[in-house]
Amino acid sequence: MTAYYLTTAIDYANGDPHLGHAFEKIGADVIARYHRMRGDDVWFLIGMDEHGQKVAQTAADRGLTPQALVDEVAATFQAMWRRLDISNDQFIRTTEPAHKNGVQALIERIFEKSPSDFYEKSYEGHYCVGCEAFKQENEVVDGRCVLHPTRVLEWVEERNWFFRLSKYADFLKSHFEAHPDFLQPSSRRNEILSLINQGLDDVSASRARLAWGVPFPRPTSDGEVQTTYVWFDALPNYLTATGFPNAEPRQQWPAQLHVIGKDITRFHSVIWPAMLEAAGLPLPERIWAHGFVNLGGERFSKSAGVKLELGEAIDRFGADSFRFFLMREIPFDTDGNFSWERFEERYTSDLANGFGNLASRTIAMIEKYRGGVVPTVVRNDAYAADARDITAYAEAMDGHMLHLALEAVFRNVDSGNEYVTSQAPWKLAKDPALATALDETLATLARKLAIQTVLLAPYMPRKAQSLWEQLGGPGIVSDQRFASLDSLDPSGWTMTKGAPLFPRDGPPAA
RNA sequence: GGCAGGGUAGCUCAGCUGGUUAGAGCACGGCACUCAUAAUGCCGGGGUCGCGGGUUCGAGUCCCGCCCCUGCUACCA
Repeated sequence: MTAYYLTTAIDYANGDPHLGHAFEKIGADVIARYHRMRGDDVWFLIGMDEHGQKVAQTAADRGLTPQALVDEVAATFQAMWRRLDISNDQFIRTTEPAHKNGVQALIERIFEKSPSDFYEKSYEGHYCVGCEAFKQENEVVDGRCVLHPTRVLEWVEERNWFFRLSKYADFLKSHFEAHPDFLQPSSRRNEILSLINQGLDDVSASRARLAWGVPFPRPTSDGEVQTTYVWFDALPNYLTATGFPNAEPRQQWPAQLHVIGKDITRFHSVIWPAMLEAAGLPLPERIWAHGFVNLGGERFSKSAGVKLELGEAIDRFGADSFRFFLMREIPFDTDGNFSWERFEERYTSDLANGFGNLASRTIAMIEKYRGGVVPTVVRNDAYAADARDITAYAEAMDGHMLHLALEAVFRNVDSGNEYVTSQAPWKLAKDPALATALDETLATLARKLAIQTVLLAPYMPRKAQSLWEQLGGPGIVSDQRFASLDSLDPSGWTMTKGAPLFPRDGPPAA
């Protein structure tokens, strides 16, 4: 079996899960389920980034220890992922001892393999006591922090460990050229490439003032033990999750895919690969930077007030429909918009009237005209069209264009509904001489429906399984393999019509 | 400011190296059908292709200028 290790960004434990988090996890989950149904040996990692100043501050504000706070937040996130049927195999938290050990081991390994890559350097700048952070020039007005104008900024000098990122510009450049798929979509790739071409500055690897984090394994020359700065703490989670530095990892590094948001592309495609190269470790095969979900036309942001109650959204149409809507409506390579109006349109046209109704009418006719048993027939012209849709789906999936894969499925659904009208099985049923034509029509429809159910399984695992049972398919739907989908033959299956999968008035409350 | 990508029907978008009446889905209107979740199918209305010049027999598609939007331009994550 081909190993397929994929990850999402780990979420910062300083707030509740929101639409943006959900979009990324759902997208990655679709990819994970797709690969399982390709027969790959999938390991799907998600998790939380639990260190940093903001976490410590929020905990202090609430009178909690940082650990108590992140325990609570992590539980909230995990409950949300269970609710959305995210099929992660592992949930890593950066406060886990194994992760902290792994971070220190990685840093030590860089000291060992690339001895000159870490060095001490003094950093000086405007330090805002209110923010507890250094401020950039553009955040300083009249010598004061724009967020805390009542306080005077201090000019502070701090001695930190630095990582020689500048050294890796040429390495990264040639890696990007040798691996065109390393970072996608290409718009992100071009941006990062131009950034690398401008030359890279070194980055700090430790902080003196940061208390909540992983101790940097080597003290500075004056004996101070500092705290590992964010990229050397958070990014290695993908590696430490495999058991690093232990010899028997649960899942083999490198990852085949990092799914991330476009805002953290630079960290993942520049700093992280440089760190790995410095440590003499292989790079991830691919990085996919998805876009953002806007809400009602407005910019959705973690900090701004524009948000959507995830729990309510899921209640309204159910987890599967919510997953479907996001994947159908919002392109996975760029930004998209979420609106309830659009959700209702999609639900009604695609799910209730399109797919749901095709399932309903197909099963009803097979029950009515053939006692529920799918007739056995020879392949006809419809199969070639189905094969084209299956191919388009796979190509879109392999390119992580999840919205295009759904487009292919719904082309097939539409072709099914057109086929029913053109064949008019209710007319064929009236004339016993046309029994063979009716058999062929019903079998063709049954097969289309079965294929669609399999194709939709990564997106709507529960609905797909539920329909698979109505179709009388063997085993569970996720046991089906895409490679053999074209030869799927539902002849002889016994179909049983159940309640509408996607009721037109929306699902019953709850 | 620099670099990159966009501005095409109410909405989301497709239109490859320039070529007959500019396309799709959804939404909207009419007709047909009845297996189905009053679902489906067919037909149709609807666009100064951001603005202004230019090249060409011919430009949404090329060139120049302008307007607007988005992303990147490195230490919150």
